[in-house]
Amino acid sequence: MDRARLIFDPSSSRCRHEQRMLLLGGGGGGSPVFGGARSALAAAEGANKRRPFFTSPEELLEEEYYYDEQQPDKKRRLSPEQVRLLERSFEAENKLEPERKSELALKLGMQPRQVAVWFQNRRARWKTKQLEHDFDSLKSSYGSLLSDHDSLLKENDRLRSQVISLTEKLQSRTAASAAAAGIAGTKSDVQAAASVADPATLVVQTKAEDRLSAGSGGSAVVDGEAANQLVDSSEVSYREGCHCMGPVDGGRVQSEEDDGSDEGCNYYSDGIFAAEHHHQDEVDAQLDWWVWS
DNA sequence: TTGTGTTTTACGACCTCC
DNA sequence: GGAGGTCGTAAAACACAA
Repeated sequence: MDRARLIFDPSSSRCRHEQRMLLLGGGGGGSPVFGGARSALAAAEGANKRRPFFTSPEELLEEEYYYDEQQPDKKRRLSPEQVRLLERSFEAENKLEPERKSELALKLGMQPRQVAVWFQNRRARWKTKQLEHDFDSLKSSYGSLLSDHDSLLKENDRLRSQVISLTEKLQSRTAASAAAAGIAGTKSDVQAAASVADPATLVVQTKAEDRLSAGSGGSAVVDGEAANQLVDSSEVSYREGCHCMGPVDGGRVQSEEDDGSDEGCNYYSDGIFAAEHHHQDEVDAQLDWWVWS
């Protein structure tokens, strides 16, 4: 809304248009035209209506001289050559220092004000284009993120079902070894075999063995209580290792903050899977040793 | 030719910086 | 406070389909 124009809005639309040409210096939008309409209406409207923008008499004279050379009553576009030069200048620097403005105006036969306005409008157009471009690139990166997310979900499902099948395998081997121990084994054999039921325990035991074989700190003999503590604390760390992991429930790992949605980290973390893969062979070897030795 | 949508030129109001 | 910026807008110029 052009507020200033409302102030001077006359009764008829024609008068409004012509008065606008008079007040703002041209045929529509204050374009650089000072022509017949101006002089004719200046007499009709009186001298009390002054152009608000150009105040100095020198400027007015200069402008009138310039505009006398233009067609009087039309808002005219810049010539292709003018636009070309302006574009080139804009590419070099999209802000306009006063020196450059005067220089360009002189070179192009335009008013400095016109050059400034052209740059303002050009910046606005550039900004609009930039916004469109940014929107497009954000949209495409959102698309690729979405497909990444989908493939990660699929991979997650695959790994989860792998965990479930391995757990089942482990449990069946445990049952077999328990049965064998009930017939010929000792109580400690049964306990050892039973402890295999929990994969976390296996991981911990593997770690304990690593420590023992490496001789890194502690006694070479681990008594029962110490072993239990090791198992307990390690189980805690196993389950809390991933900050977003909760207790295992039927293959699904539930976070304390799990709201049932797929948002956030509700599944095994990469770290857990990495640890499991790392120890998988050792676990299998131990399993074989406990069950079949 | 005419109606309609888009682009270009220009402005006033307001904001920020020096 | 002035200069120069952005923002929102008007209106002419232009493009194009019906």
